[in-house]
Amino acid sequence: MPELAEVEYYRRRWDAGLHAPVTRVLVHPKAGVFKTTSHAVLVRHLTGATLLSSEAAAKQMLFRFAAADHTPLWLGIHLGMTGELTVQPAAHTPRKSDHLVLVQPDRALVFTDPRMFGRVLFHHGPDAPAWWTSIAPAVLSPAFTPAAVADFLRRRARTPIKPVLLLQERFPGIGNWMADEILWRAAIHPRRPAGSLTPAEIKTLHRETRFVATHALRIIGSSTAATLPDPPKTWLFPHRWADGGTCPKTGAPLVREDIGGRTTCWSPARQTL
DNA sequence: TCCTATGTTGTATG
DNA sequence: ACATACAACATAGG
Repeated sequence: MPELAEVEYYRRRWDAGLHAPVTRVLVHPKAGVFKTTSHAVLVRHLTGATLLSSEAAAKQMLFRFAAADHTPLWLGIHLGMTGELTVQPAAHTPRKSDHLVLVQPDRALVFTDPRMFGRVLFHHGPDAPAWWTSIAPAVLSPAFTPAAVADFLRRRARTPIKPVLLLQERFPGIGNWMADEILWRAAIHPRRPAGSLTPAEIKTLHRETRFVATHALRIIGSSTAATLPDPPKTWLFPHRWADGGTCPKTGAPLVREDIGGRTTCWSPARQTL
């Protein structure tokens, strides 16, 4: 489920464990989410460590810990397609899809991911690891300019705009539903070759990317609700999944097709080739 | 049974 | 080297 705003929503759940020590670390015996991380190293370093702070960038999360000997520890989590962070009672027994459980005196911080497309990354030492520092500048940062978008689209000129919006090197945090939402608001057909967008359309695309990111973070990312909130009915989001959905701007039927390997939803009444 | 799923990466080809 | 397209990863739910 997780794109930019959902990642932020899940990150904040683990705020419950800030400033508390980790008394036990449970890792799934054959979890595929520890792709480049050794279970033993993770358990050895995190046991006895204290959670200091966390941040989200794009679709990644960083949890900073201090080891018992004060060594800075960096725990990275990517939720993949089906990952979630939850908070459970301290006595929590790991379920089938619970890959990492950080037990604290009053709770357990759990990373669960049935489909195992997620990732756990780990680093110890004073300097931030490359997997964190090399994330592209956020779409809400000053570095995300119309000119930067124009450059990027020029290099991907023959590719349909939809899959281009999913490329994390320029649109960090944008995923399938946000990409469709942006194109729908910008009134751009998802099959338009990236190189065919006019300067005015690129400006609009840039503006709507920021709009969707800003409001998704406000509605979803800032929420403390027990379940993930949905964007309002005035957005494409609530109408895009089921057959027979209609465009909230025009009332016309929506269309769904595979573009670049992902199901894409658009409103033919607003978005034409 | 078959199809779908809010993601990324490796590989083949141009 | 770069751009492009697509299979593969693994599982649950309709």
